[in-house]
Amino acid sequence: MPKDSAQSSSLLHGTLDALVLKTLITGPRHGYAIARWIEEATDELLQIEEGSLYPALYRMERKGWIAAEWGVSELNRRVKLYRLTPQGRQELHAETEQWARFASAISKILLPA
Amino acid sequence: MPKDSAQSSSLLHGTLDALVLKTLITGPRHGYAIARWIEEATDELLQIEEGSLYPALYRMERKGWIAAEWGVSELNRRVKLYRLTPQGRQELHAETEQWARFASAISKILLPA
DNA sequence: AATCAACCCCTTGACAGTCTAGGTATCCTG
DNA sequence: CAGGATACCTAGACTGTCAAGGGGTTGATT
Repeated sequence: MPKDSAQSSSLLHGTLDALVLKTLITGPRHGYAIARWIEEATDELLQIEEGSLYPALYRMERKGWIAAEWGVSELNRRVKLYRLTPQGRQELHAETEQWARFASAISKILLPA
Repeated sequence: MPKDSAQSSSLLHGTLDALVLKTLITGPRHGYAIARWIEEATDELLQIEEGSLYPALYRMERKGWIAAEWGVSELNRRVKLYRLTPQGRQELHAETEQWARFASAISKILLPA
């Protein structure tokens, strides 16, 4: 018996990259903190699974959107800090625009005034 | 040289089911017409690939959300007409609510006021 | 008569992104 | 010392989308 009272499964739908990039715009953060921040900012509506997050970070690093370096957290733990690159900033801008257009189109159909 | 001035690739993000269900709420329609309608309703922003549509229709038929029967189009062609089942209506309602919450959450992060 | 565009259905194979479910290790608190 | 939170990572499965093909019909143009 599944214990998920929520409707489960894939609530990200390809928006994770944009969310992460946006999270980094205020300054470098490490993976775990990025996940916690997004969850908190959406009142726990979005769950960031680590199995989605870390591959996404690696992906974006390879694409040059973010850059990583090892550092230390406020809690004195060894952490991998990610920061936005200029390309990442540009990508964020592009994906944000795309999201706006996409969400508007879907909403126009699904949620008629 | 690619002729796509658009940014291509996967603009559906798992919303196709809901879009199709919504399209059927005004009455039965056949696959081709469903695709054309969605594209037109979004000013061609969303492209419904047939390789996405027909598997989706089959998927939803198996789940009991829609039911199909052969008929004839206005242009006198043999068409497979899909209609919404009660479960489909229920599913549409659920997915619409989910979309509203999801879109709101993403937008809150990506498009701050 | 041949051709072409639009109409209409379908399948295969590849791919990308997410999830589940594990693993490792450190630090702090009870 | 046990347990929970912090922090990173990976393998495998799954799902939805796409590209790229296939088929056939109808109506208009050449």
